[in-house]
Amino acid sequence: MKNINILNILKKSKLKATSARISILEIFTSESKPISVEMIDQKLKGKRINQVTIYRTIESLLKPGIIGRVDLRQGSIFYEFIDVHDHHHHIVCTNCNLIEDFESCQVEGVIKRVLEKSKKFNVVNDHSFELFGICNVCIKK
Amino acid sequence: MKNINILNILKKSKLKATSARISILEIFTSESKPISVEMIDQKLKGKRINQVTIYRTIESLLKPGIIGRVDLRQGSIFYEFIDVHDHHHHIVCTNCNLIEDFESCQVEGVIKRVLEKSKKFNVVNDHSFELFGICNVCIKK
DNA sequence: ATAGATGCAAACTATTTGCATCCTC
DNA sequence: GAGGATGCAAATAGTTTGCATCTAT
Repeated sequence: MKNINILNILKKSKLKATSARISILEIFTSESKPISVEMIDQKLKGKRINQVTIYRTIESLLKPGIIGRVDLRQGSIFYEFIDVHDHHHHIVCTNCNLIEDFESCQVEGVIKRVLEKSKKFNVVNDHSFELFGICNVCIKK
Repeated sequence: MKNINILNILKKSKLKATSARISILEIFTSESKPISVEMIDQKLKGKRINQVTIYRTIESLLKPGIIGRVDLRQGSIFYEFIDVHDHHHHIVCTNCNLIEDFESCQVEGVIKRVLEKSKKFNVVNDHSFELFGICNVCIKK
């Protein structure tokens, strides 16, 4: 079931359904949080997939927008499967790295208004929007 | 004039007014765009300030919120002097790296609403919000 | 058959750390 | 004088590239 989806996704973007790519995309679709290259590497343990392949696969999935890039300010960059029906952003605890999602439909409105005012831009393809704070557990300490 | 300001800023945050720190903070206050370590290094040419010092100075300025961190998805991280009276974000051309500022007072409202809904967070100290698109010059090509 | 995908090794870039010395406060 | 700040060298982390080989279409 999930497998069929994955093959369709790759087909739509004209990406070859190689076993490495399928494995990596499976990880993305089964994961509900943003993940890093290192985390993917660990989840692939036993599948002998080179780290370079992970980087290249991520690039191939980023280009058609199958996954998106997230900067959570944690050293390495994170990536996340993009579900059109679940557009969200993240709030991150800068102490323990807890991540919580939040929805924000307002962003679309902001982008529209920014483009109306801007003299240099008429096209926006992507955006970052993350909040950084202290979670309720850490704040007690 | 500008120098007096800088010394005050450092004093308020209890940072020693060393010549390296003054030089670097001068660059930040005279710069209107986010800059990277490499760019600071170039602007310091002739002053024999070690790159490690730049990293450590940035950290010391980040902590009290004198400068802020910006991820423009350009390899290295950018930093920017924080002017309380000019809160803004950036729209970046993913083709030529042109940066334009935009104001967005709405962000405060979004944060407030997110915190009201969140069960895990009550405190937000910082946020990222950048737009990525294609500028009007690049789009014609 | 062929263009794209992968593995391996190596290069590169960004950033951090340890330690001795120096300089503000 | 004391503790923070700096320089230098070296280590570490993250990511990219070249090239030969492999594989999905």
